[in-house]
Amino acid sequence: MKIEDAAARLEALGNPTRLRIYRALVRAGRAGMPVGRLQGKLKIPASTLSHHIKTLVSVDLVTQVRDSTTLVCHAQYANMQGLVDFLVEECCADETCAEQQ
Amino acid sequence: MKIEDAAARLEALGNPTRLRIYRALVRAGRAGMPVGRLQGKLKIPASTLSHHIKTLVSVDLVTQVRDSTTLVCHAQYANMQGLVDFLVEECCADETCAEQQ
DNA sequence: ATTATATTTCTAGAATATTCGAATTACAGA
DNA sequence: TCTGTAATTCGAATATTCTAGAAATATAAT
Repeated sequence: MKIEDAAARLEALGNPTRLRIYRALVRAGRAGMPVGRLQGKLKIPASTLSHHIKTLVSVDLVTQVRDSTTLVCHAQYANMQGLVDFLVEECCADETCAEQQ
Repeated sequence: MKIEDAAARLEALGNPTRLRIYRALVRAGRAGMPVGRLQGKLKIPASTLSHHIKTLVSVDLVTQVRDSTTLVCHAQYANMQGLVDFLVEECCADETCAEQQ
């Protein structure tokens, strides 16, 4: 992963509301969660929520699939895993990494 | 870790320049790296660099120790580890986590 | 066609972030 | 104490983000 892409994903997650959205979607599992249910859960205006979801979608951390009138959001686990891998490998949390590089 | 703290750290890392700064400090290892050497490496004005370092310090991802006239910056591995742990546990990258919660 | 529900896009104000030159502070050596 | 090096803080311009109401779009049921 390029450092700019990692930064973009970190920035997307670096907002308390968006981090809550993402966490809720992870907890929703494979089934995902409709925008409307996210709104009920997080108690934020629809337009604000839509704006934040768009940010998460733009960095591929979330995808949306329409089911008639509702849009179901899904966490993109693989891309989150890629981000975590980047942090561990490039900015690694383990103190010993300095010697490895 | 509280979700707000995690978001604050993610936000701090969610800027390409700051992510580069943090990565350089990780690679510098236990010895850390003076602000001046970071400036030479990243080629950004001193005031801009200082501003970004301050942001990283404010969320405890970096600490600074003065060595006479130079300020040596150190990556705070443990806190990065805490952030990664949060992502894995709360927003976990593993698809199977949904069933666990 | 009309109505209802779900969600997005438009719009705009307020708040915050980014950038960097200039001035300032911190420290040590002569 | 004067000088030089290191780094921060100040100040101000520019850009971006956040928020949310209002209007618009999408879909399906009647």
